[in-house]
Amino acid sequence: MAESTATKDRLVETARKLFWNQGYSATGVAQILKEAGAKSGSLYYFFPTKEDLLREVLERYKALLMPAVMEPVFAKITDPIERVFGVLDAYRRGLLYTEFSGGCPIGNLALELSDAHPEVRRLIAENFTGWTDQIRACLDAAADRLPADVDRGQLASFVLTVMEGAVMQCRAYRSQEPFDAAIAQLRDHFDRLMRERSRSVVSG
Amino acid sequence: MAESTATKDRLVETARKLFWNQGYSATGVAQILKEAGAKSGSLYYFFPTKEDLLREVLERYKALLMPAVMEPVFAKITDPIERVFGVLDAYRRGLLYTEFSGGCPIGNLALELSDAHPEVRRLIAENFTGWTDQIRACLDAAADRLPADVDRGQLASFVLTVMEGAVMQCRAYRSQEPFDAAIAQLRDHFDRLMRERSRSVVSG
DNA sequence: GTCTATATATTGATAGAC
DNA sequence: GTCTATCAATATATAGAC
Repeated sequence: MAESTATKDRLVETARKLFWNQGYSATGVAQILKEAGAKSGSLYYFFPTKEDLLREVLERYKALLMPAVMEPVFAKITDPIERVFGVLDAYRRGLLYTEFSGGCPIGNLALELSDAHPEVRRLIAENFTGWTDQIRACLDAAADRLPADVDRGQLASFVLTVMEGAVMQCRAYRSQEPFDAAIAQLRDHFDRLMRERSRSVVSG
Repeated sequence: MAESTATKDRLVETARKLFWNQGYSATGVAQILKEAGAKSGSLYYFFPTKEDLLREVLERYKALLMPAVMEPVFAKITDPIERVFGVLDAYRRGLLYTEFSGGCPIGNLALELSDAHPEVRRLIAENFTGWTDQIRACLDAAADRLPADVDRGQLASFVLTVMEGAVMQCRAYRSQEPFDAAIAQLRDHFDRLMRERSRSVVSG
């Protein structure tokens, strides 16, 4: 029973990495089994189909959001606006560390699979929502520095949009320049939003 | 000879649509042949491998950029800034028309294949560059309405970043809301840039 | 729960007639 | 250039012993 959980975990973790690096369709069950050091009997004991394994991987990503993505940044940065840019910088460093093969695993799967399987699409959307909820919370914590009429939910969605689009271009160009360009523009946008706020406080 | 060109074109066009809807790995050669009404002997007469066919598809996208993407927008809109948002709106309408399965075919392939094949990656990057070059030209044409110190190449890259990231979220949520949110924020950013310029002209 | 062995379908690609 | 027939490899998945 203890060993079986270890095997299941190893299968999910191996599949997670391979789906990330190669995509879902391009990753064969045989490769997952080989790299996880397991046999097909074990995999199909836990997961009736390859797609069930994918769903478990997407559940794992939901569980990893706070401990692996947000909390390491939040532990080092307290200012809520800087937390947003700290999260973005973590993705930037991930790109550099993986020589532009990394990026965002959810984004990859979103474009590959959003049409195919409804349940999978729902889990991808839930991963996005978990991410933007955290960004949204940062923006709410900095509400007094932003114009009162800013739609913070919309702005949080925009932050994810910018991150995903920037990662995509960096992978195509194998360069961090598109990311740096995107962050520079997003930072400029935030600066202008916060400048307006400080003006309206003075004049109001 | 005339017929052979027709067959080749049909194969490329069929592959283009299938790669767009299903991805490269998920599309089998057999399906391409069936929907193009051709046999494997024809396909492998023109293309030694499936990847050669993909490269031809990416060349076709480069050829389609002006007639299929830019010119229809430019024909209706003359203001350079509005041309930028007109191009973005065309993608938005494409998403709605395809019920969120459409989006940007290059973006899909970028995340699926940028790591795998160097030649393919280069062609994807060239497609991105062709797109941003057109946006860049619009921004240059409106240079007198933007702050003098704005990096217009960086801003053009940012426009693509926003488009691609927005399309991705729309497909995951099957909703146009993330796109509308992104455009609202980008429009706000442009408005603030242009407002700064008009202030500096008055004060300078 | 994990193993071996295997089923069945499909993959990308080839050979050779026409 | 296009056809038919087919290859070898790989795909996901299953059966049944242990």
